[in-house]
Amino acid sequence: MDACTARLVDADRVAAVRERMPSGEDLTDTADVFGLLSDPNRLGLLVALLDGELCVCDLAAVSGLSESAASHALRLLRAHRIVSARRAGRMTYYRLDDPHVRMLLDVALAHTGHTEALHPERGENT
Amino acid sequence: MDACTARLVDADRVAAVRERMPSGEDLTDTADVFGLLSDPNRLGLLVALLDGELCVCDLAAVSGLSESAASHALRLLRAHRIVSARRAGRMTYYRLDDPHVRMLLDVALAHTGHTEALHPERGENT
DNA sequence: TGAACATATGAACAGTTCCTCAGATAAGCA
DNA sequence: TGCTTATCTGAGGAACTGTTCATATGTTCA
Repeated sequence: MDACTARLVDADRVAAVRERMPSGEDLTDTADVFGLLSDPNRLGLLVALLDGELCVCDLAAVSGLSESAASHALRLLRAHRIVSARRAGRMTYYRLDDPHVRMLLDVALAHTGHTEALHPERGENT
Repeated sequence: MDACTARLVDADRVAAVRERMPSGEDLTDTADVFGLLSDPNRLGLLVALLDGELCVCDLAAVSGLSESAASHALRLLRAHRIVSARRAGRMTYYRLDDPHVRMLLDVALAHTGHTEALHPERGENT
């Protein structure tokens, strides 16, 4: 674990970078948010919600998930306050409720199609 | 799997959302990128690289990882063209080499400290 | 009230992730 | 050449993830 602790090459840069690094907690929080966006199904649900609220049933249909899977995913997103739920009769309408995540989605989606460089293992897409 | 396939509530909205949804492949690619940012250690490495290149040894020191763990993480990031490596003697200098990811990091980090709402399970941070 | 419906939940299992450990490679130097 | 250093790599295992299946909750309507 400490094989390198004392073996700094550019000690000044290391110190400077250490200064400006977010706390471990901030890093964990941020990684956590990215983690919630890192599942294609969950991501699909969120993208579907960019326009406005939808019920579980329609969300499942749009994203190709089973209703159970959609419900589980939405539960997780709701636990992290990324979506919020509104009950209307026997249905529950979910909505994207986090401007921060919306911004990340916007940035990410603005670049779909330009991402080929990131995925050299594929290339069939002229 | 098809319990809801025919049970659409707002068929028009569903059709509209389906239209504007990215392809499954684009969703997978985007989720993949988020996935690479979803590990606190990997995220720390990338944040450390925002300033410029660093060798494995210094990266390990800054992020608190073993050199082996850092190398594994960097290998993964390099395989996805998020970082690139430059060999100088026996050292390897890594640099953040993906403007798209840099942008995501900027957006995400700009909001650290405002993310409390996302993580209601913690609250010690006045 | 009871049947049908929309959603939520828990358990369990398969697949994945990320670490450590041990050893391999490769470069610099006496 | 052989020793040291910096990084890489593969194997193995513990922990986590996301799905499905079965069932529970709660709402509407006859």
